[in-house]
Amino acid sequence: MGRSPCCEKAHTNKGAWTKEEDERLVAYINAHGEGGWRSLPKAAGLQRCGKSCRLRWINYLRPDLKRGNFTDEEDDLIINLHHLLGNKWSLIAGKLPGRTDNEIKNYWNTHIKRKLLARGVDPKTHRQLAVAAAHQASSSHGNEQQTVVRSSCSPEGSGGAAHSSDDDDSAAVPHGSIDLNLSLNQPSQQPSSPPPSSPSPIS
DNA sequence: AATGGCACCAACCGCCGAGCC
DNA sequence: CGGCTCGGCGGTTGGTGCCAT
Repeated sequence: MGRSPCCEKAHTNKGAWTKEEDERLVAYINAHGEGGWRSLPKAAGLQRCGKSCRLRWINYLRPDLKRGNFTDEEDDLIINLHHLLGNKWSLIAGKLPGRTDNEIKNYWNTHIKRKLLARGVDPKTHRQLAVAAAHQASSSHGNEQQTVVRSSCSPEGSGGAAHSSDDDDSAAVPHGSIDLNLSLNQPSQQPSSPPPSSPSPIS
């Protein structure tokens, strides 16, 4: 509320980025590296909010972005990770090299949700919808078996939706011990392709 | 051929936590 | 130790394009 806006609202562009704005942003970051988002727009000569610049860079302009269709492998990985982590899109994105949290979030909301529903799986709880409904109807006890449906691969074994509003937390995964060895081709974060949260591609 | 509805992607908003002064 | 600033995250909205009727 009393929070100051991230930048002066006046004289800042909003909406879609123009090619010229993109070029300015990329040029500036190539020259100075990431960071200092608040002062970046002014320094780069952009009429944009710093947050907007950061978002544009991270979600669209970064050179290591993959973009394009998600593979079935990525699909499954996202489903599994979501099962473990809930809506922690940034964490999920960290396991998918070249993907951004925003992209994954969108993909989840458009494709995967639908896919799971088609399978009769509740995308929130990863349980069979029938069971979920029963759970809702008779929410007296929370000890029905964890009918957790996982897609083809199921590396984790320990069940329990990480985020579970209507879930009994007793069986929830202890976040601290989640084994996040799930990943596509990065056994453990190879330096060759830094995770999205890496400090800066240039320095 | 035109209109309406649906799906998808990009971007914005507000909140929270970490770090610094 | 407390307050302030900045960066980051998740949720939500708006705009555009495609498909069906």
